[in-house]
Amino acid sequence: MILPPILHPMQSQLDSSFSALSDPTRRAVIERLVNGPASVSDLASPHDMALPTFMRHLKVLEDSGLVRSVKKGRVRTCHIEAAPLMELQGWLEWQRRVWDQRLDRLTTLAEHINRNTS
Amino acid sequence: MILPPILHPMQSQLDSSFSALSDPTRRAVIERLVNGPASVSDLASPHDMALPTFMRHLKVLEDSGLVRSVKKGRVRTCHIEAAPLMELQGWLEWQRRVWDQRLDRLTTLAEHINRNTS
DNA sequence: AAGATACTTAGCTAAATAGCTAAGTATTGA
DNA sequence: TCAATACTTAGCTATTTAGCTAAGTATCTT
Repeated sequence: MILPPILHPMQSQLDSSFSALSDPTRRAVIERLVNGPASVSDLASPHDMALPTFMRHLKVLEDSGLVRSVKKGRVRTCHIEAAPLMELQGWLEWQRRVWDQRLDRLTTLAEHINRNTS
Repeated sequence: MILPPILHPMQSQLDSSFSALSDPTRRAVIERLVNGPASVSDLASPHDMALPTFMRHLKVLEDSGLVRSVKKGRVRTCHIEAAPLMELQGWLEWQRRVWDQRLDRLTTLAEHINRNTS
């Protein structure tokens, strides 16, 4: 039997991770940060929107735990936090496993029927 | 070099898939459906909300392409569509790869420095 | 010391989302 | 045929979200 990964306690962690990644601007930030840390201005520059608007996206990412940041002087440097991304992968992997297991059962069932009718 | 999976054309597919899964009710529906098809009432019964409210969640899942359904008589039967889930897995896997690759580079760099300073 | 840089805060608007109730339609079972 | 079942539609409300501008604070740089 396949059990869920960790999961039940921190339900809301998945909520906010999925939610944070549902926006293309925020996914672009993640895609950038997997290559290494970057400042707010660096992250913002490719995006055609007012800075406060962009900062809001960044805040969503930080609130979700996907991104952390430290401020030194006047520059805030952001980096990725791997754990929440791995939790997402875990959930999806769990679904795929259950799904695959079911397909296996169906295949086995079909073979049984084939044997008993042909 | 690691390239993104398909991606650029169907950006909005990722948007709506992530968005659909950001709600615990909707994730519970997916968790149920990986075990096999189910009717609307079956899916709704564990959830303490008005039926129209639940149907709305189901519509979000269908609009995102994660779930499909067919109506026969008065019963609508829902089932999972694997492709969008795999696209999500693909995106996450891509990020993980780039991230891992970067860690490798950092490790290699650290070894170089070690060799040249000790 | 003054100006430029890099955020940060405050506050507004429009649109989307999640929830509800009430009432309607189409099938099925008695 | 009539009642129950299984959705379905319509319409309302409250909250959240994404976007903006304007103005503020804290650090550099010269």
